[in-house]
Amino acid sequence: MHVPHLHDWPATEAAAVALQHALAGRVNTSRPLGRVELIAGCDIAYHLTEPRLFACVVVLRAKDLSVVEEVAVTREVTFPYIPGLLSFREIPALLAAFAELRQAPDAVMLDGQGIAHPRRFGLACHLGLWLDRPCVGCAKSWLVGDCAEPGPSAGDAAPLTIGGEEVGAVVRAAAGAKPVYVSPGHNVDVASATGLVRATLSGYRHPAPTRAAHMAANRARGATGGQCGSPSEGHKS
DNA sequence: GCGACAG
DNA sequence: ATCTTGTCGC
Repeated sequence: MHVPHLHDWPATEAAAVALQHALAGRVNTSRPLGRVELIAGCDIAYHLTEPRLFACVVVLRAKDLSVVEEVAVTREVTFPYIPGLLSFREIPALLAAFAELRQAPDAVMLDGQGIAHPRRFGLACHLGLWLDRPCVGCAKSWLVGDCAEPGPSAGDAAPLTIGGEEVGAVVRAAAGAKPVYVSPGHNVDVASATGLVRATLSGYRHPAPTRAAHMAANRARGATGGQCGSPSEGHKS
C-alpha cells in the first residue's frame, strides 16, 4: 500500500516530544469504525544480540480471522527505548512493512497504547496518522490512566480513564489471562476500538491480529536473527 | 512523603 | 523487548 510521507524523524528525545505535541492535535478519536473487511495486526521482534529489529504486518479477513497476507522487514534500531517515545523506535520499520503490503487494511491493531499516553500520542496514534487509517492500540501492560479490574470472563472490560476522561478500556481477552489495555489510536473512537478487540478475540490473551503478528515477527527473526547453536558449543577463540 | 512508565 | 525449565491444567 502507498504510505505518504508525514514528517522527518527526530534524533533527540526533546525533538521527539515536541513532535508528539505538534501531532497530537491531528489525532481523531471521535468517529465510529466503518466496515472492516481486512484488519492488519503488526508487531516487532528484536534481534537477540545486534541492534536490529524485525517488523511484521499480518492482514486478516475480519469475517473469519483467516490470514490473507503477511510481510516482514528487518531494520537497524535507530532510536532508544524511552517510555512514552516507543513509536519513534518502532514506526519506521513498521512503515516499511506496510509499504510492501499489496492490500490496504480497513483497520490496524498493534501492541502499544493509543491515546492512553502521557501526551495522548501513543504508538497507535502515530502509526494511524502516518497510514491515515483507523488504528487501535492493544497493549500488554499499563502506561497511564486509572481503571478497575475487568470481570473474569473473555470479553469483560472496564473503562480506562485519565483525569476522568475515558481514553480506552482494560479488556479480558481470555478467561484466566491478564487483561489487555485498549485505546484508540486514530480515526476510531473508544467504543469502536474496544469493539474491534472484542470482535477479534481468539481464545488467547491477545486478539487474533496482534497475536498473529507477534508470532510472525518471531518467525521472521528466527530466519536470520536468533542465536545459532548452543551457548556451550560456540566457536572458541 | 512518595511510589504503576507501552516494547 | 529479551533471557529461561519445568510444570500445572484443560
